[in-house]
This record gives sequence, structure tokens and C-alpha cells, in this order.
Amino acid sequence: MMNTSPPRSPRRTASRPSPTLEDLALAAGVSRSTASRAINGGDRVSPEAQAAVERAVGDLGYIPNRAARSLVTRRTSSIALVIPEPDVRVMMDPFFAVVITGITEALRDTDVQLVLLMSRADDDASRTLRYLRGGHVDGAIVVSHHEADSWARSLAQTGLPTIFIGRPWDTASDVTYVDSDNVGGGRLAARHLVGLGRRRLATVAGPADMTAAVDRLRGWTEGLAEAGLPASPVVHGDFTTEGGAAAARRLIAEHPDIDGVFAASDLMALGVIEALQAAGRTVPGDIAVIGYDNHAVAATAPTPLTTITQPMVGMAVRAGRMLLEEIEAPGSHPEPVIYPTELVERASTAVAPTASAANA
Amino acid sequence: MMNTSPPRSPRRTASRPSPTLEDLALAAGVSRSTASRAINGGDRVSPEAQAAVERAVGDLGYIPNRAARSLVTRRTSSIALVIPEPDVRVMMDPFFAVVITGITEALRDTDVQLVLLMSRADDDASRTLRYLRGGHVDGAIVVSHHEADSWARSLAQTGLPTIFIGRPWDTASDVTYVDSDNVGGGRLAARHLVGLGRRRLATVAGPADMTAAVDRLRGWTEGLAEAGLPASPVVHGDFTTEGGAAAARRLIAEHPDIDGVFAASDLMALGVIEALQAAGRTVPGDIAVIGYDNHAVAATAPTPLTTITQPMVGMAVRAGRMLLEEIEAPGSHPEPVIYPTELVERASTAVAPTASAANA
DNA sequence: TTGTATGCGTTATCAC
DNA sequence: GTGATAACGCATACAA
Repeated sequence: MMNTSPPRSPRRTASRPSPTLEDLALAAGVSRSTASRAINGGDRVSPEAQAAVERAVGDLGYIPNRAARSLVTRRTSSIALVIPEPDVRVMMDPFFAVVITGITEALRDTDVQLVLLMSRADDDASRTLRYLRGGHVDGAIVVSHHEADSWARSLAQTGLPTIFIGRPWDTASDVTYVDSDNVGGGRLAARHLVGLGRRRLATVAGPADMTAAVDRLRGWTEGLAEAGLPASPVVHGDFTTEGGAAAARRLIAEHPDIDGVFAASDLMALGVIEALQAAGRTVPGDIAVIGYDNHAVAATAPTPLTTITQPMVGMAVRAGRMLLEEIEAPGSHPEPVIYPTELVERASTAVAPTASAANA
Repeated sequence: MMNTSPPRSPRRTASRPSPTLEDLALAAGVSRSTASRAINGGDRVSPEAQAAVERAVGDLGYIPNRAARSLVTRRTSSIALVIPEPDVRVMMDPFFAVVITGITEALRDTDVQLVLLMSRADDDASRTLRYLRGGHVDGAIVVSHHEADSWARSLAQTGLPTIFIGRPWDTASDVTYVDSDNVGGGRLAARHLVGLGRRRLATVAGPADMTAAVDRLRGWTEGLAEAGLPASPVVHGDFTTEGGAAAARRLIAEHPDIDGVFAASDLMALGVIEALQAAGRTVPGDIAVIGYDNHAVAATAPTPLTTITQPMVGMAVRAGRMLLEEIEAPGSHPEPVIYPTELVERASTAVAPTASAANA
């Protein structure tokens, strides 16, 4: 019995196969190699051939097959943005959107694509690492966080060009990173409150395992020392509003006479203000509060927040550019870049006491 | 003169080349083909061979070369998230983070990667399209917006599996999308205000070129009609707080006696409340205000917002799953999915008048 | 300047 | 069940 079944149809029945370099060369009347050269920079190709190929590209709507190209060049034309443990809290942070926007900006008019790598904690952590070292991307930008140390080390061993946004814990293995001057930011906060005449200060610091939090706290302490003040009480929060509120409650329980608080994040500052007001204190009348991040809510909060701002978009753009450079010229190991921070004054530390005289 | 320069060193000096399937087969004592089969599902391969290969994989740390695989399978194992015109406003919207989180969730324990495609307006718009049709991804999820119509049509022609999040303008070419019941949401808002006894209503609608805005407005109007009320005054905003405030100012200028406002987004609702209070009205005392989205700020605003909520994460997860299915079984053209919306009651429409009696 | 030939690492076909 | 062998689409060393 004859086999009368039709030949197995190709997977993609709908659209006709996209033209290959072969087709292009044929249409342009040149060889594959010439066509290839014309496409990539057009070096060592006659003007006529170049023109012919370019016209053919337009006619056929030719698009190079990335896989084939990648197979031979060993370049993928894509980089990864690694976000370790993206719990909802992390994701909702506008920080994220900014980072993505910045990197995208750095990548524009480049044909480099951004692939998102969210490594979940419950996941086999090494899965992300495997992908990274699998040669699927030409480089990676890692949003630093508490566990970043292991990442830094592992990635350094890989040899994959990597830039961290936010200084990772382990900077031993000459990792490259972009960060803002958190120490300077903390110092700014201290100076501002001291300059306002506040003397009974306290701080709600961030998690002790995050470099940004540690740095801000160090700057704050240095700033106080600079002014001849003793170290202030320190309570740790988790960068959230609730955490800030809880921290503030502990603070006023143990130190009822404070007149100034530095919260290491705007969200925490909001919580601090809430808790203080719930405890009958006025802000900034009784207690001046300063936040950090210049989060969107800082300006629109019931009590607009004085805060420390950092050029986040610029940092992300820079990280993107640095990565591209490092990919282009491996081994150049660029120096870490630290962006300056600035104070933004708003109502939460307004000099004019709201109703402080009555309460003091 | 002799050329004494050393041979050009390979591009990647640092790391040794990753093991290939050939190496793997050698180590496992089988042929390439068997090794390949063992890796992909292990069909038609003896238990011994399978075990040998698996052990070799562990020993060598073998990772399949995606490019090579993609070249022959014509599958890229990656999908694109297309975000048209990602201006800062769009990016900062938590909507984004949620979409990414949801899609990522749908992709977990799949080896499919998510690549971000932000097509800027000033960019050659077709660039993104070229990438999409270039076979670089197996499918795409498009976050719908005002210009989505062209996208829908173009992508439909491409034959690339595509899911829209938010109904695109042009649904003619049987595009598949996931949306929430915006009409129902608008109706909920109307019913709620009417149920509260408010009769002199008005709405701050969203941009007239966005389907979500149009639908919400339609639902609102239908809801009023249902209650035997005439169509309300309509002012359009741009979904931002400032836009909402501006709209509210026009509203009270032209209709000073309103006692209820439906804003098509929480951000606009915030602006509306601001403007109303600046004009000496109380909320909800004089005027009840209801928002839309259940944005994070809705709960924490000075006047917590009554709002309409939609299961955004679920929608994104669904979109991801649908895309995977469509990729797996092309041509199945799944039906659009509409998620229900719900009312969340908060202070901005509290029944008990705050100080309304005095003002009325 | 151009074309020829080779190889990149995999999967798929088909005899065995 | 297994193993040769032929694509896949492209870039490049080399010969012309």
C-alpha cells in the first residue's frame, strides 16, 4: 500500500518563511559574503554592490536571523536585568520603573535587547545563574540587594560583564557598580536637622543587611559627630510605611523627648509621621522628619516630606552605558561610579514651628 | 622583517568555552543524537544511556546553546512584552510592575524568557515591529493603549501569537485580549453613588482615545440611565492627578451644585478631591468622590478613596498563559477574557456626612 | 573587491 | 534504541 499522506506541512503554515541571506544575495546579484559584508558596516564592498544589497533589503524586508548570527559571532545582542527576589514590595517600588527606563534609554539606537531575569527565592537560585553563564546574554545588570554578595562573587567568576546598581556587599572581586552617595546623603540629613536647631535626634535606619541602609546610617552618624553631637538612637525598619510607623512607636516610647527624626526612606518617613501624630506630636512642630529617596509620594503627602534625592534615571542610564562598554572592550573593568545626593526641603522640616511652642 | 606579534587572542580569554553537545556525548559514551534525545524529554533512549547523559550533564555543567537550538527548531523560547510609548507617566504606574510580575509568574518553571520591548514614539515605530516579525520571539504581549489599533492590525498580519492586555481599538482582525469589565466598573460606580442618594452627579472621564476610558464612561452612563437619571456632565482628564484637579475646577465652575463625582482613575480622583477642597467643598460631606483602579495610594490618601478594583495580577498571569498556549497550539485563537470588577468602599463616599449639613 | 568553503551547536531524518 | 548525516542562517579566513 502506498503512502498517500501529504508531506508533513511546516510548523508555520501561515506566514511564508522570512528571506535568508541567500535570498538577499540572489536578489542583489551578489554572493552571500558580499551581502553579509554590506549588511554589517559595509566594509570592503563596492558602492554598487552596497546599493544593490540595500535595495534588496528593502524589497525583501530582509531581517538577519539573530540565532544564526549569534551562533557564529558568539554574541547575543541582549543583556539581562537581574532582579533578585522580586517580591511585590520590590516590584511596586517606582525605583524599578526608573531602572528599566534608564537602561532602555542607554540601549536605544543599539540593537541590544533587554531581557528580564527575575530570580525567585524559592526557585533554584542557581537557575538564573545557569542562564547567565549559559551564554544567553552578553552581559548583566544586577539590581543589588541584601543577598547580592553571592551574586557578585558568582558572576565575577563567570567572567560575564556585569554592572551592579547599588553597591553589593562583596566588592572584593573588583565588581563594577553604580551607586549614589548614601553616606553623603545621610550626612546631609544630619546637617539639615542640626542646622534647624534640632538636638534630640534619632533615626529609623533601613535593614542592616543592605549597603544603602548601612551607608545612610553611617553618614548620619558622621554628620552628628561632625556637629559635636553624640550618636543618636537607632531603630531599624524595613523600608516600608508600616515598618516606619512601628519603628517610630518604639522610638517615642524609649525617647519621648526627640525633636528630629531621619528615616532612611520616604515610605518609612510617612509611617513615622503617622505614628508620631497618632502619639499626639506635631510634625514639624514638635518633631521634624526627613526622609530619603524623593519618592513620588514625598511631594504629595499630607505633610510634604523633606528628603534626600538621588539621580536614579541617570544612574540606570550610566549602568547601561558602562555595561555596553565593558561588553565592547572586555577586561577594562571600569571604576565604580558614585552619584551625588541632594537635599529637597519641604514642609516636614519647615523651620516655622506649626504649634510647637504650645507643646514644648 | 618578520611578524613577531603574537597570534590574536580569542575574544573571551577568561572563561573556557562551555561544553558542547559533542563533549557531552563523548563524556557519556554515546552519540550526539542520543545525548540530544536524552536531554529533550528522553524519548526512545535506554535507561542506561539516559543516566549516563544526565551524569555527564552534571559533571560538565552542560548548558544547551540556545542559539544553535533556536536555529534548527525555529523557536526562541522567549516572548516579548511590548510597551508602546513608555513615557515616564506610564512607566511609573504600578500597573506596569503588576503586569511584569504576572507574566513572570506565568512563565515560571518554563524556560521561556521575557524580553522587554519599549517602542518609543520618536523611534522609527516600525523598528519594534521589525524585531517582532524578525522571528526573535515566539510571541508577544502588548500593553494596549491609544495607538494600539495599528499594533493590533500589524501584528495580526505577522501571524505572531499575540495577546493584548486591555482591549485594543481594532478588534476586527480577531485579536485576542485580556481585559477587565470596565463597562461593569463604570456601572458599579454609578449605582454606588445613586444608592447613596446622590443625584447631581458628574464624571471626570479618561482620554477619549483609550478603550478603558471609553468603556468606563459608557458603564457610568448606562448606570445612570438604569436609575432613571439623565446623562451627567462629562469632563475629560488624562488619568493624572493634575488632570483630575483641572477637570474638577471646570466641573464646579459649570455645575456648582454637584454632589457626586466619578473619576475614571484614582490619581484623577485625588486631584478632584484636592480641587474640590480648595474650592471650599468637603468630601464626602458635600461631594462624594469615587475613583478607579484601587491604586496603592487609594487606601493611604488623606481621604481614603472608594474605588473600583480589577484583578490585575490575575489578568497578567492569564495573558501569559494564553500566549504560551497559543504558541504551543497556533491557530487556536482563544477567546478574549474579561475579568470582573469590584467596588471597594472607603471614606470618600462614606454615607455619614462629615460636615455636610452645615454646608447644604 | 569578490566569491568559495568552512564551521558555529543543535535538532531531525532515516537507515540500521 | 541507536548513530551517522543533513540542514538551520550566518560570518569569516582564505583564495582568487
